Amino acid sequence: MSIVVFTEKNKAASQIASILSGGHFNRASVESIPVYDFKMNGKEWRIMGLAGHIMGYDFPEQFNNWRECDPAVLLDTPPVKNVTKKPYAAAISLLASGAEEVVLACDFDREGENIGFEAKEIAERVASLPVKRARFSSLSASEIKNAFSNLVEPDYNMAMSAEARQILDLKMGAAFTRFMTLSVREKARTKGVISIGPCQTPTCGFVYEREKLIKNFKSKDFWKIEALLNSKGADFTGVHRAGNIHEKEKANEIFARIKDCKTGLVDKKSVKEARTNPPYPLNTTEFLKRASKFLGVSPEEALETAEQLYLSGFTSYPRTETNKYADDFDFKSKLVAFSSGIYQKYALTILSAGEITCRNGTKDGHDHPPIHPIKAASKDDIEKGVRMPNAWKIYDLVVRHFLANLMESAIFEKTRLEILVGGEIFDVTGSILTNPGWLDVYPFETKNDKLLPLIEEKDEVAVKELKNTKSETTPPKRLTEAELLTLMDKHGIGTKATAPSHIETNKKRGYFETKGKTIAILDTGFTLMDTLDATVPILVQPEIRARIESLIQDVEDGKKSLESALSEGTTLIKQMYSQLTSSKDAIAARMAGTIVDEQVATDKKNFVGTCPECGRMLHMIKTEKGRFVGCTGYPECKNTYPLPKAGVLTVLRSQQCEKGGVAVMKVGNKYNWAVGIGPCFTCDLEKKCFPPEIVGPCPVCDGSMFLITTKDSRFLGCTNRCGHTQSVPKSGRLTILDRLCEHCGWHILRVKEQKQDAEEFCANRKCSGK
DNA sequence: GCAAGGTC
Repeated sequence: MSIVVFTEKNKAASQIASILSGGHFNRASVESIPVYDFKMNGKEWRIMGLAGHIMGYDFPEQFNNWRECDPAVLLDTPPVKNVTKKPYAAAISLLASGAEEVVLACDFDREGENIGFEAKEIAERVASLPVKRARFSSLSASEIKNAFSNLVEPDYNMAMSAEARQILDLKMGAAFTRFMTLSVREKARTKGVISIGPCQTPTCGFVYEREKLIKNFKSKDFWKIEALLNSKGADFTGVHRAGNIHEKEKANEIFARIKDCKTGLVDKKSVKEARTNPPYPLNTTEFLKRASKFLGVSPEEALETAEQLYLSGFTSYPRTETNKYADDFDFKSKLVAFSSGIYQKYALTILSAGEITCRNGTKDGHDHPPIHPIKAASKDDIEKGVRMPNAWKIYDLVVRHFLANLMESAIFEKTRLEILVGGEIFDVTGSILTNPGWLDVYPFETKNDKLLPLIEEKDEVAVKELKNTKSETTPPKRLTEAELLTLMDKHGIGTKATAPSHIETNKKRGYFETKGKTIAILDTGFTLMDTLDATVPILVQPEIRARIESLIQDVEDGKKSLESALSEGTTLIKQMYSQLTSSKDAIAARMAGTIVDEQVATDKKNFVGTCPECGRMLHMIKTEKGRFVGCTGYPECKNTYPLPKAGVLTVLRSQQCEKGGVAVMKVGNKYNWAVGIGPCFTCDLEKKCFPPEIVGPCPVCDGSMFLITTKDSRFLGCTNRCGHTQSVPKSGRLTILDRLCEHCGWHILRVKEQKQDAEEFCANRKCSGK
């Protein structure tokens, strides 16, 4: 008879076997699953790793046909639990039948307790035997030994709280998803699924809320008074103390008082030292945010890459909440490993400083240490070991973060000047990085110097120019994936390991997409959120997760039984469900309009926009007589719009017509056409919608030079049509950069010829810098 | 075919 131990995963099983046996154990195989055997205190021990959950809930067979089952019925149907990983169940039965005792040694959290109970349930089917629990927060030798010499009772409440989560999530997800999918299919031909869930929906909700802010944003004018100052031959800029001034009269009044001033007086000067501390050690959430922000790698891909790096032994386990190192963490041997190769400089800096100090965070999930490198590797090693496109970049981030955490703070010297110009205060700031510290190893966060000439109080400075410039407030920016992860983390949506998958689900469903690092909501997602927001608002908000969380917390705390939590949760879901279904027709019609009809989807080029009459898709129709825009809902919807007779038509999907045209198209290379309105050149808003791409001031008149592209040529012309032109390179892809030439102030051009490196130069052929 | 949570 033996003592049988189940852990959450194989890695933990082998680790624990090694610790308890002092390294003297045998690796056996039961149903082709690794089992670690050894003897301790005269007893046989057998340790096996599970693979996370090995059981899962589903509805009974007869409820699985969507068409034949009213989704509402699911709310009153208890799901059943089945084994999803048969070999593990078989191995558990075999081990249990020869056991005198079972010890559950899964991770010390809700899901871990639940996974342990899955093994317990299977074991108890074949044998009646005592089941104990080993609780440990890390796989360190002392904790493991301590846990196994102080076994406790399994925590039934904790396991049942995870049970409640599983059942409520499934009921809600299945009922809502089926309802929405089936309702929409009555109105639009689609095989796609419109899914709703307690994590994915509020995740999309964050993106939707931001989109609304952007859509409803009304820009306001403001004025800013700036002074171009000069001292000892160096220019610098001061900003009037009033900052952004929202009343035009006030700005004009101030400006009138000072506009002829030629000198200013340094009234106050202060120099302060500012420190920027190194980042905390990496936990999963922080890692995913940084991979997205610094490397542009999606959370999903970053987690998968980190998993591969971990399995190949380059970095530590990537799923952890902890951002502090244990007291006995061995920094030294790792630093020694990095003291040759490309990180040498930094490793030696840390080692030579004497005592190694890390800057610890405050989160401790009692699970795994922060993500850190396990061994030093070259780019070549990584690329050979892990065949994923961003493996090296991710490894490099982990190493640099690890080193940065152990380095000194960065120190800046910040100078503030108050300069009086005509009695008005102008603020000037400058900063110099005096000691880069950790920033040296961390190129992802660049902090540029802002240099000032050496000036003292009571010095006089020259005023070269005073400007009173009008600007507009800009709408909020789209969320980045990093910001979305922050919001999810803050509101408890998903866990460290599942957050990327909820983002991925939303992308897969066509609710939003990523454009570079930012997230843009798509029609289907926006309409779904808008509909839910109007019918079941709680669903779009993080509150839905919080409600379920509080129910299951009560189960864990023993304040509620599993049964009463399930019944309360089901009541909540039923309320939401009836709110949703009460306006079924309206919802389905709105949603159907956003579904790209499969016929249209195969012919994406012809898809124009949404029909304002019925909400379905508009598409281009070509007949022998000509071409026009029609509705895919024809003959039910007879809405049409004319199109110009000649020219290649391209839908400008990024452009919106300010006057309510359904879409904007480019006609050949000639002009733009707003569908439902007509050619854009007849519209007084043309310049606003298609502002010329200005590269600099016209050297002849007071106009501006802008890029003119025709069918067979391109050149710079003047917005005043004064006749002045300049040439630009005729071939290659041309981009006007935001950066300005330091000699003449025109924009820099980038030209990229095929198979050649891009070249950058000043747009001004007559620039003094050449 | 539906959710979210483990891990491979």
